[in-house]
Amino acid sequence: MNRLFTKPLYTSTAASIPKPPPPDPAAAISNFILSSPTPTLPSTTTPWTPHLVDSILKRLWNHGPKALHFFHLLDNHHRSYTHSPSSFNLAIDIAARLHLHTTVFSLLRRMRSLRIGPSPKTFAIVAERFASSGKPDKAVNLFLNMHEHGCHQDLASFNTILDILCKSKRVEKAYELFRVFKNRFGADVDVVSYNVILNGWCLIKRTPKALEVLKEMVERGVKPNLTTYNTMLKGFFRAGQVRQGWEFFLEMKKRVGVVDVVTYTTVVHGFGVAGEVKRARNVFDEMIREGVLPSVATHNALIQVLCKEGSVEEGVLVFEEMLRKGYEPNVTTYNVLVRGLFHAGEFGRGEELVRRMEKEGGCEANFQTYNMMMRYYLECCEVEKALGLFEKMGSGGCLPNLDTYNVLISGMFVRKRSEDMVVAGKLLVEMVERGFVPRKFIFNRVLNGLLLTGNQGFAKEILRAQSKSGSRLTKKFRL
DNA sequence: CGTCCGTAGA
Repeated sequence: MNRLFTKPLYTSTAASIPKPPPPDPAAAISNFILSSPTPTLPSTTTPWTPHLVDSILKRLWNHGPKALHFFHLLDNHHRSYTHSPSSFNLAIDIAARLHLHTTVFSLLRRMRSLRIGPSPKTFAIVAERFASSGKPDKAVNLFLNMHEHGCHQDLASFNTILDILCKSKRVEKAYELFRVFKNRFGADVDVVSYNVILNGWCLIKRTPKALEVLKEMVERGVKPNLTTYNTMLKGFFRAGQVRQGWEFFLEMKKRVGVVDVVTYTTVVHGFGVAGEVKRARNVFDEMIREGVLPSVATHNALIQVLCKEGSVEEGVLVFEEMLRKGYEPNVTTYNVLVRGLFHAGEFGRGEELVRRMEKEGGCEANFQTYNMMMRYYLECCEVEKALGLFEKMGSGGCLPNLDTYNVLISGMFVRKRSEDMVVAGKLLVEMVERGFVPRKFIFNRVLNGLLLTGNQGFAKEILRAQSKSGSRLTKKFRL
């Protein structure tokens, strides 16, 4: 017997009163919409509320065209209901993901005519879409023209656009914009603007450039804050500069005189990634001695370190310890520990922990949980188990994402069976229908598999899907 | 959705 399952998850075990699950109108309505062949609004007694509409849009996330139809029907035919700004933002996000630029701009105009936006958040969503689909210039232009859509440009929205560019690794572009606009706002750029740029350089592992930013801000009289230093610290570890990271940490304690839970968590995680379990543990102990209370994230970092470099049993001990101290583990805590258990080949214990997480831990499995478990099942040729999880995802609140499809399709090759090739093909067609853009080598693999197993007919269908997805066809597969 | 810590990263 292992200790994990001989103890209650929580010290206080309230008597569980069996309750019927509450009816979920969002689930019912989304299922209705998905099953109707033509766009229709259900006749429902449930009143439309922004919250309900938002939940439905989220459930229909992977069925973008249907989601947008629903949004438009409600917008056009219900005189008594007006969409909320948050529903508009969701619809705009969906349209942008499907590259429906005309729809995006008509939704922006509609928001304006209803005098409910667009807000800076709306612009952030559209800009983020542009940036992550390889169009950073369009993101910048959107920012430069946002006043034409009735949205005021200020320092906050400037910082947002910088951050969006940095997070999509367009740091050079962000830095360029930063240099041009640094003096253009009533208040000058501030510590946040500098922090965003500094973080950008760290994200692409260019710590010397990050240090230059730090120097520049001091020269310009912008005082770095703890976030600045924590960002720099993380940058060293991310770039694999463990020694510099450690020295920077010592400097922070000595010269800045203040470190916080984020600082310590960064170092614990940094040492973990570098494989330095002992030093990670030492830092964890040190923070407690210094009177800095570890957070759930700190524990998650330590558990991950132990599972990866030490043994999963040590991770379990820390998990139990945190329960004893009264921490509420979150889904990340469970995910790192479940990964540890699966990694150690303890599939049964991992599955049991997921069940407990959902039943007693108050956490829902998310796409990271599902994707990770499917990866391990497929690694062991447990194709049915992985497909079972995929089914469960589709029917629940956690939607398959691009990663899910990549994991599953790659996994269809482990058994080298002809029927698995067909499943891979179906998944590929499905992901294209849902607006994901599979990478070309995925198409090639599936096409190869189908041709080798004599499925020429299905291979043709895949090629049609490939041309629809906007991906260029591979010459050797022209049939 | 104005910046920093936890789910792998290439």
